[in-house]
Amino acid sequence: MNSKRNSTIRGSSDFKYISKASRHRQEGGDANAISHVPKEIRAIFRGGRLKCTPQRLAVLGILQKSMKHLSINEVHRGVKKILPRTGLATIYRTLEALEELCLVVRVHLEDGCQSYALAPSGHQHPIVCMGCNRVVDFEECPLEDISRRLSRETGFKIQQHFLQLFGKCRECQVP
Amino acid sequence: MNSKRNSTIRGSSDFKYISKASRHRQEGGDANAISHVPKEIRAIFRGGRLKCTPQRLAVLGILQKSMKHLSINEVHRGVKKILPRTGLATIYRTLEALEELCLVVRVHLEDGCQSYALAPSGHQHPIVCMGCNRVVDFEECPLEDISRRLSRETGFKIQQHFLQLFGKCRECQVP
DNA sequence: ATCATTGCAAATGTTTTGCATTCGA
DNA sequence: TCGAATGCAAAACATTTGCAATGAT
Repeated sequence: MNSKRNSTIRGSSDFKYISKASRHRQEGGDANAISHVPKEIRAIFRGGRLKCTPQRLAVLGILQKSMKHLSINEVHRGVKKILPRTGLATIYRTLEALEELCLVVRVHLEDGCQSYALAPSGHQHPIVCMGCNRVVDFEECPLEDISRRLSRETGFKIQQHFLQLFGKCRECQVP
Repeated sequence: MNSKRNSTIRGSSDFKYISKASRHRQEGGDANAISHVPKEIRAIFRGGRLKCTPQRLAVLGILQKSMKHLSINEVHRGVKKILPRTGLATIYRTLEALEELCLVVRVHLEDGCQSYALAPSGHQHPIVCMGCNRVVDFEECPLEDISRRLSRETGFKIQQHFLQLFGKCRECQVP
């Protein structure tokens, strides 16, 4: 399982939550932007014994729609358009929860790692566009052989890796 | 230049600065721990038009001696043993300067990326021990072929990558 | 002697926490 | 209903900045 050539724009599946969004008398926002939560998502929350709240769905939705990584504050800004009374603390807690469920991942950039993106499904690695922050994933993992060999050579038991590519997407190449 | 099988403990070269360490009437510390600064180091500072100060050398020295990545505070603690009056702000500024000179690199971990380690020489990637934080580098870069291919497939012009392996070193495997 | 760098302290920014309230299950 | 999650405000922590003093060149 080393060469399944394939790359996908992250978040291409079809869950978009558009609904009532009430919690803590939230009103005034684009409150019709969370609905029909797909059963798989509910199941994932159930599995982690976490509640499926509008805030969490909103965060997920924001990240999904954007198809790029977003900073904590960008997520917050986005969520507030839907649920205006959402506090920053909730964003922190939510992101942490979603990370636990493996629904989102933290993105590591040159200048820090407080950005988040929708998690890729399966073992994938991201290519991040340095122009527009778009994230595309690829599945082929070139590290398995080398990990095995390095384990032998260095005595390390290699357990995981972190790989990310950076570049410019087609659109951003001619600005 | 793709398979030059070789892995080195980071910082194995032979510069250790042991000296007077004066600046801002620093006294009381282990002031004999910075000396004979190798000319290559001075040249690198010169090249970047940055001054070669005891604080900067101390930071470099700390990272070199430790052979593992250190948090900002660990670096600070270490530097203060030699130059007791060193402020935290200086550590921030110093690390930034050294990063600019490519003498140190920021290390990305699960829970953040505010750790620093001596920069590897040449194109290398680190293997980080999750037990003791030791860092070992390897030179073989498995990404060149795949980068080229992904460029073709995705339309991205891939310019750089970030790769880090995690595991347990021999000592930490049986704790 | 000059000017980058430092130490210090204050300002700013980021993340976490405590708790009363609310809502999902 | 009941406990997990939220909003809000305050606390804790991390980083940056301004400036006078210092020292590397």
